[in-house]
Amino acid sequence: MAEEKSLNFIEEIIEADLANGKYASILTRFPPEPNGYLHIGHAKSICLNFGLAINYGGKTNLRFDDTNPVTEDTEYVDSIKEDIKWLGFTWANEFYASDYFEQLYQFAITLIKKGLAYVDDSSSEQIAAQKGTPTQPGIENEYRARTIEENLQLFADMRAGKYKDGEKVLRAKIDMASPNMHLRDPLLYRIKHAHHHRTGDAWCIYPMYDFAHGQSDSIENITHSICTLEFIPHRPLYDWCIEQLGIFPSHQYEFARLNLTYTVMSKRRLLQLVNEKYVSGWDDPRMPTISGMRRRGFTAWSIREFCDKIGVAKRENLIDVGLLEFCVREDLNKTALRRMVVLDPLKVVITNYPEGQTEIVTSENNPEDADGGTREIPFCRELYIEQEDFMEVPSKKYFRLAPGQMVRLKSAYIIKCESVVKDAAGTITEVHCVYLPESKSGDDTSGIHVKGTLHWVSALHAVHAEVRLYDRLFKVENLNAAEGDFKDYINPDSLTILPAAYAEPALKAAKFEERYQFLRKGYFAMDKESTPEKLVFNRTVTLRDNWAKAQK
RNA sequence: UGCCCAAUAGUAUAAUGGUAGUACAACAGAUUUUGGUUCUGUCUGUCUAAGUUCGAAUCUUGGUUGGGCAACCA
Repeated sequence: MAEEKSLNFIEEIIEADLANGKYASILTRFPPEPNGYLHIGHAKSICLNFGLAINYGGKTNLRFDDTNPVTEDTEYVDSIKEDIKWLGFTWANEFYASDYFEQLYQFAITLIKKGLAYVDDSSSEQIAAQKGTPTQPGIENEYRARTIEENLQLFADMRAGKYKDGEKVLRAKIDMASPNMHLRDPLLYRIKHAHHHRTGDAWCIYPMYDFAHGQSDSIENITHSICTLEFIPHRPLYDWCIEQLGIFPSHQYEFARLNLTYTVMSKRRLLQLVNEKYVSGWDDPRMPTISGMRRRGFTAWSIREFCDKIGVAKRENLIDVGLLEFCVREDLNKTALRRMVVLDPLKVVITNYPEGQTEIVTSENNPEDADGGTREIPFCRELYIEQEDFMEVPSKKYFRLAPGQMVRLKSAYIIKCESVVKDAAGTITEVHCVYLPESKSGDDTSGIHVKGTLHWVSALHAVHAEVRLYDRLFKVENLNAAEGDFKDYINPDSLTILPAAYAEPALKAAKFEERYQFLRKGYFAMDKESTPEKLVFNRTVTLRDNWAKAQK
């Protein structure tokens, strides 16, 4: 069977480069700035960069773009490395732009000597004003005419710490009238008397992104430098620096960043959610961060699969979060252990079952996995079922429990509702049923077929657990198109804590790395706050629910 | 009143001058001791106008629409 290979535009470029001998092998890089945690948008870039290298027999470097000491921190370095590893990727080298500071400084001197860079004493306001606007050309100032010798001396003095922050900058001398704003004498170096997370106080001048990124790519011999669309206008500058410096010609290619419905994807906004306590931290299970999703119970496979399914192109996109949910369900359906947990309990008394008697029923760990084995579940006279699985006055097509109606208790017996018990307020407190002894699972001679099967937990043996349910963090699909402050759209019901759900005893042995399907309620993972005394589970995602959908 | 990028179904993404396909979503049905899973089927699309061509989603030009470009951020 001939395989259909359809390539994205970057794969096409790489195949062409490899086919015509431009490169013998490829080298990509993932270049995060260590000033925040990685999110699902970064996962797209990670899967792309590492995936390309894997598919075409190349390598990928991890390079921290740490050129702005005031916002960067080793806490972020550590989390980024952990997230990439967890996603399942291995970098060839761990590099830092700060490793290249001396080299970059020499590159700057090269430009000065070629008359292509100058020290400017203007303030940031003056520089901005002199830049003009997209529709009006900028103007050249007096510092632009400085001699090479003077620039060399001034730049050395900048490095030596003779000036205060903002007093001077080094700029490229390109074209103040360029229709591309980035070519209007862009800043190369600025003075920052700040402590750097790796170089400490060795430097008081730091290169700007445009004078660090492309050169770092070149130093590492990166063949394909892949970034997002907003860097398209930087490409002429990227190429200009490499050409003027005469160094290895890395090439930049741009793809459209990921946008997801009902969430935000900028580090600035995510940081705000953390700092202003809208969420409990970067790894809050509602966050679209890798660490948040991991805590929520997402699997690395599901994230990789998602990134594969969304594709890579140059058009702005807004991906339905439903696709992410599909991917995680697809994985968890095959791997999650089935367990029964009643989230919103209603007591059921089996009036014809002997008091004090307990029997053990067995149930498969995973019907999708023939080798998954079984577990034992205690059954007795008093049980809990979900409130929503009983209706005193059933609606049409409701085939759960109702007076006179029969249902199967999963892996146990068929029961029939005989009566209800109510308190003074008229609220149902107990449902009384009879069971059919000949209907036991695996040994059913009753000949009765019921449409509904319910999950249940023995009241005598139930284990208490806290269950945390999550909904989307925002109420609107497209936060980028929403007017005003994005925080106005936060969903107040994004977290529901059920402090006292009833779980079957097997869950006492729950493990962090295992995933569970609480029958009919969704997929769950144990939270990091869980203890043997107090189990805590996060709902990763609900099951598909055609019944609930039909009710709307 | 500049420059750059993009436009295929509800959402994404293929088709690289020759049958518009796939996934998710939606809808209908079958199976089911999870209203889950699985299976089957259905619906919906080339922004627009002109041109090139035997033939255009694809090439050209104009238009329209969306996005980006001025931080001592990356």
